[in-house]
Amino acid sequence: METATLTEVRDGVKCIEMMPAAEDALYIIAGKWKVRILMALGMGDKRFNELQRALSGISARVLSNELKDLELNGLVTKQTLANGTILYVRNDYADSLRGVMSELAKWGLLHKQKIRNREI
Amino acid sequence: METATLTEVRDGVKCIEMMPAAEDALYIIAGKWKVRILMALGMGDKRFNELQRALSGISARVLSNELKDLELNGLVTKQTLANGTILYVRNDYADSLRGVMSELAKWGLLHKQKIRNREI
DNA sequence: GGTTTTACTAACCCACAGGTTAGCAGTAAC
DNA sequence: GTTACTGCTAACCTGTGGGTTAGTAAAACC
Repeated sequence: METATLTEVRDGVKCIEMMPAAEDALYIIAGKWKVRILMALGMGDKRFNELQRALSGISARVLSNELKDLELNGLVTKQTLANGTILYVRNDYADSLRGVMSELAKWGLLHKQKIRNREI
Repeated sequence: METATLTEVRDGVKCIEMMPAAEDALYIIAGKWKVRILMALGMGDKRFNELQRALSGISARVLSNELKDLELNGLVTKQTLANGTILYVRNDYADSLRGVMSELAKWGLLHKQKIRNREI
């Protein structure tokens, strides 16, 4: 795959190609819980109720829905162990989001600092 | 500012610090139009109606709201020229989102390819 | 002087993300 | 045998992101 360089981001042609791709990516990880779930699972595979406790505030219904979405998009794998225990596992594909997450986090920190310094 | 390295993303401690930051960032650029507007402005400063035509499908009301959000968050600057023309300008701070946009676009392309290849 | 364009705002509507509460079949603990 | 936990789903509610239509004051065009 071709990778876009930073300078190309302001370049018109590349820009037009990138727009829908960036939107697609956003569409998949946007929402109140997606990132939190991936991050929680990044710290170890978890059972449904473990996950619910880790993400204080999420309801069973919503967690169930979000997990289904993430599974559909291939970011989370549902494993049923021999003893019947169900595990939600953050898989390799979710790891491919590292770059995105790291950039988001970096920018988020920058932004918070800007606000703290009353630059906005 | 400290920058998080990729390997740190799966590391528990860093992970916890990064979670809210990534969410903050997402919160600001999520939504149907934010990215499109920034990209459109990235290709040159624009007047209100120019922008509306460039983003086919957006209503005046929504565009007005989105621009206010972006202005509030410091990503877009509203300039009134001497002759009264109003220009919306993508500023330096919006450029600091380059890394995020580029990673999003890269991952979006990867994801589309995965779907095209029926890997999901 | 009439029409068109600019830069919006007001009033209203609706789908849906997300929340609340309740319940339920299966398993484990005591 | 009953209590508690697991892994959900059903029914229902609400807020809001976003859409539609209409209108308006001011400037620009013809």
